[in-house]
Amino acid sequence: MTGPVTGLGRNLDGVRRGNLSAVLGLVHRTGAASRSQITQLTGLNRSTVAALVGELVELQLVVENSPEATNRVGRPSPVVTPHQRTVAIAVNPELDAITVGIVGLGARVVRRVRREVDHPVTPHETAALIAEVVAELAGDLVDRHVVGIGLAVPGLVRSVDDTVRWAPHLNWTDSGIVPLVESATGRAARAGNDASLGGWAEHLFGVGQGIDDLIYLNGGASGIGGGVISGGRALGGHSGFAGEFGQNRPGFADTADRRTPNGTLEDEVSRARLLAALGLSGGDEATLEAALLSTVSPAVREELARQRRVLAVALSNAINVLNPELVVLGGFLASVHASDPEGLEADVAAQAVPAAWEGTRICSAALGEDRLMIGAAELAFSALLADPASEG
Amino acid sequence: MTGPVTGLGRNLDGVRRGNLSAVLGLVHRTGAASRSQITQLTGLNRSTVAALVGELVELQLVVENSPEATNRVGRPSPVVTPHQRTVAIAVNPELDAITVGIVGLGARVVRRVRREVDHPVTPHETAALIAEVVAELAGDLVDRHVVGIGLAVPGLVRSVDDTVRWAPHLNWTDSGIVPLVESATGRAARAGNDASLGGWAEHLFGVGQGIDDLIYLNGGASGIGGGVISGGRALGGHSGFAGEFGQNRPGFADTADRRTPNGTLEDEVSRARLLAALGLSGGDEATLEAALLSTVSPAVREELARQRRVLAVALSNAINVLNPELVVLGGFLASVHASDPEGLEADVAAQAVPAAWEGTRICSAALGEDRLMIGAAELAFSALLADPASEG
DNA sequence: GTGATTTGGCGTCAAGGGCAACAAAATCGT
DNA sequence: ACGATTTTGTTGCCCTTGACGCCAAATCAC
Repeated sequence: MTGPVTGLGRNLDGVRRGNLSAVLGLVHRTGAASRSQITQLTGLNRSTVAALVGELVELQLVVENSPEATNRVGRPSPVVTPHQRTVAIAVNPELDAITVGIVGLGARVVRRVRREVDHPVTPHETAALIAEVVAELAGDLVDRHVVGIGLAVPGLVRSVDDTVRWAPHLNWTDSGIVPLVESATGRAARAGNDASLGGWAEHLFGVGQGIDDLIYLNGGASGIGGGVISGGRALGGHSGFAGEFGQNRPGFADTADRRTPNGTLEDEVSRARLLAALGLSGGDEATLEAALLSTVSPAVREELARQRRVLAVALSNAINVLNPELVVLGGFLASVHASDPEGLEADVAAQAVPAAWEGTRICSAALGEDRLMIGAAELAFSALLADPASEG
Repeated sequence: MTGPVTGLGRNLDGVRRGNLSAVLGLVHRTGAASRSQITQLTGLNRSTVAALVGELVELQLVVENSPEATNRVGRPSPVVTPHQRTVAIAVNPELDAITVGIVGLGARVVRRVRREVDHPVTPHETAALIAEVVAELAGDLVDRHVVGIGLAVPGLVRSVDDTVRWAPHLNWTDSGIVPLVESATGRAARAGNDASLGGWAEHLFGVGQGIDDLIYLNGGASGIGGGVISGGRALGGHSGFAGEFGQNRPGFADTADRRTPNGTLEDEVSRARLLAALGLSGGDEATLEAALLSTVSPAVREELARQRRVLAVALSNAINVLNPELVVLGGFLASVHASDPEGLEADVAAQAVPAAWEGTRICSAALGEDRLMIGAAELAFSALLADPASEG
């Protein structure tokens, strides 16, 4: 029935697939869209949109509701919203805990469960733990259609087969976590890099909505990860390892800012150095940010300023090469930014190609704790969004 | 007749357009392809391919020839080649000369004329000069269909309207060169960044053939430019300014390698520094490379090695972020590479993320002097390749 | 020369989006 | 309150286009 997706040629099945995908994607991304809006945004005929929405309704992927009063002339257009029945299971394995969530179409996070672990978990243990938590969440899954499991892994994930090439934080190497999770849970799974998925989530539902060229840098406990969106597409590179900004070696405008002989960005700009300056040993992101923004200690302020200066070089380099419209900073990098936004922008402006910097903004991430859940769920939804008719 | 190209939706016209584009693009990129090859590569039905090729023949964009003996069983499949009638005019304005060429579909460079100039030319002078040279080439254009003019400009070109935002080498700022050339020649024109177009040319017809993720760095007299191909698409960024690797500030594995306080890559790695080490004042690329590879001077060898070490950091940074399959080096950077390929690779291997570097190769560019002609022509061809039926 | 294999040509089919006419549902004007 | 206007859903028909099946053509192996 359906032709091969591969190949340069397009066939009529592909048109139908693409249009179903466009409509479902629109409803998914916007959360709700009227049929007339869909008609305008897709450029398709009213009758075509009616048929497409009808098919999506039959597939139980969307619902049509009568619209609220809009105070505009003309027949009101029914509002199309994602069907609450379709959900994905999102997983984020970290060093100290595994977070599992249930996320519906439209990026609605239904549940989020954080399961602490007291020792570094192996892929096998992780898969078992995921299966355990998913079993506990069974109550939330009745009468729901689970499209699959998406894993946001803090490490390099090979794009061809979703194997984890290297996750230093978890101490995984060449791990086929996906089949482990699939056999432990009996559900289809996908895996991706956490920062790349976070960037994708910010692009679709966060500060990057509608922005097709952005870079996302996340400062976590283990280092700095990132993702690039270019032309509305996630930039994966040949193997899917793109976005490793933290491993870059930036220049130093002032060599006195250097703390390591030939260190990487994440050696120089790190949460650990900020905590050390503060005299703290840990704490979550919110308390770190509060401590940083309220401190009066000159040493802390200077460390913040130093990290800001080093970050500015790295961002300038990235802006020169990628010419993004937006730079999104998450984690402790958002705190570094918030401590002196104008200072960071001035440093970047001084070092980036002026024309490239002109159109660029820097801002902090928006989605907070849901970011990785949404990004991981997006991975699980991707096949459905690309071909809504293929599965029920 | 044709629906709007904009919008997420696909219609039947779009299928036809896309298929014509796929077939013409295939013939263009490969230079010649049999109907059966086209059938295989596009995944379309034989009858569909026959209709598409027939339409392209009617449009005088391709020709069908009886195939040479293939020594294989079965009815021979006619070979489809680009029609020699369709050409583009390629232009590369530089500081010391303007090069104008005639390039046919399939990247066949028919003519190339270099017109020296004795003073920096303004956009107006450039347009007049182009018109003059094009008029001289009229003999080569009889019975030919010229799709338009493509300019490869050494500077930042805004993608929305092809204006030259900044071309320091030519001393142009915010120049609307395209309308000037159009009114001077009476032909449609497009403009793009020279290095990005060079990278695109290497991707389509050079060492990057079939490789969908590559970065291209070109070392010229005026500095280092570059282009990124990601997922088979040219990475332009928000405004089209992406690829300015030369303006980056890389780290230094050995701070003794640093020659400037807070210099950019092209301050540290430059043709001028190589010429100075050689005691030369100028010369073309071939003589420079010959001199560099045959030198016995320790000072020159050390300068080469220093530039190689600095370049390695910049390449490592780029590989970490973009995870390319191939790094293509052109101009004097090809010489820096050729002077010690293993040394460069070893330095990159030591500093890039190992997993990302594993799948990456470094090589020198292949197309030589035709590169910018082909890249600029590609710009002129792009509308035709995207929608072959739109124009005759 | 005959059979096998590959591929082009042609007629037919079916799927799907465009289109136009009509109907329905809201607002606006009097 | 009632009609005019505007916007949009609904319905039936049309047309384009790629797929499919059958046959013919061209080459190779024996």
